[in-house]
Amino acid sequence: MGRWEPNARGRLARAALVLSAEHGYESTTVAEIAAAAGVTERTFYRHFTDKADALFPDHDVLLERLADVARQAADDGASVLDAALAAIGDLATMAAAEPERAALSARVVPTVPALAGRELVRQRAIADAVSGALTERGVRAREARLAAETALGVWRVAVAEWVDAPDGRTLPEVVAAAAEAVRAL
Amino acid sequence: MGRWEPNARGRLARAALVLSAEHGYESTTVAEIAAAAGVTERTFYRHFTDKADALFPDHDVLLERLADVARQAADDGASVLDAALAAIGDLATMAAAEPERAALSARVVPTVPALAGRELVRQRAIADAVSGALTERGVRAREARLAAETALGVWRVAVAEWVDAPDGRTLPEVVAAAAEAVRAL
DNA sequence: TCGGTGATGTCATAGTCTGACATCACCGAG
DNA sequence: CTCGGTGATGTCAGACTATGACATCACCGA
Repeated sequence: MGRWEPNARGRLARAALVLSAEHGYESTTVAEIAAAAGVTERTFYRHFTDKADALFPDHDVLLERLADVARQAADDGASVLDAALAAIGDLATMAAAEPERAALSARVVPTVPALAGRELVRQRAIADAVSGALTERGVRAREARLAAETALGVWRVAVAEWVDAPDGRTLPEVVAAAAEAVRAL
Repeated sequence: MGRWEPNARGRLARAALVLSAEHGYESTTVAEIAAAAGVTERTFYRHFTDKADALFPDHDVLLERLADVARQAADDGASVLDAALAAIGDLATMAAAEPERAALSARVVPTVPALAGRELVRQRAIADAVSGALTERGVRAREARLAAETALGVWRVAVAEWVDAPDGRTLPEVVAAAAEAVRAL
């Protein structure tokens, strides 16, 4: 056992989300989050660039992973659109691994302008990562961007459906259905 | 002549943009902006909700105006897409009325994540306002949203072209050309 | 055994944003 | 003409965010 409890970062991210869902993002202070995680405020800022960052953890790792999935799909002979959709499917899989987190996040983020803005920036980063990966595999830039944008549209639609009508379907299922609908266009 | 110089709000917005373009958004303080405008820091916060707000002034007025344009175009018998494009054309016209501001803004905003996020939120608000206006005129929700999104896509493409290649064309001209290209699809 | 390393704590401080209260030119009622 | 209301601003205090500088100390390899 180390000098401190391990995984301070994970505890901080979780505390940030739980407290934000409970009392609202803006009225929970970084000091409270840090205290809930058993560390100092200063330590919070060693793990996250700012308060909002704690609600969007592992940004860079995520982008690299999605790019990998898109590249792999492209190598496996998937169409451009299907490769982009594969990346979004993987995004759904990751979200499904922490359904509670996904649900809380989907409920908290849209209600706070600062977080909504950050989510949109995140989505653009995902679009850039996926379209960049496809471009590496020889897809023309315009086509790659369109595929990425379309896949992201699928993501937005699916998430909206998933939170509005919790009919028991998992997020990956909803995403798959939405992806099927797009392919049918 | 009043007790204070008139139009403090305008002076603040201008100072915020000029100083941000000069020294960077994050390194210009609200105190500096207020001083440049000849008022107190507290007064700044009476005119704008936060620092970023000063770079996106008159948000609500803008939304109402764009909705009006879309409604008017719809009443004049324009197609759904053309009505949405009319609103975006009006947006370009307003930007062209202050070309210096538009150019500075286009240069500063994308480089600061917080501002980029806010710009994306603003664009979504515009999309909602325009599609809402069209819905009021009997357009089906899905069609209205698609038209608004398409028009906003035209805006993004046109702005990108305009800043990248300052070939002398005005923003409304570039927007008109992009709109024409979309209609041709 | 010992020095380096890495994660954390402590302290200080600039900057953001808000609430509460004070000021005072202007303006309309009488 | 005077007076009280109004609205925009100033002043002050304080909570909160974020960052730099330095201290601490368990762990780990030489």
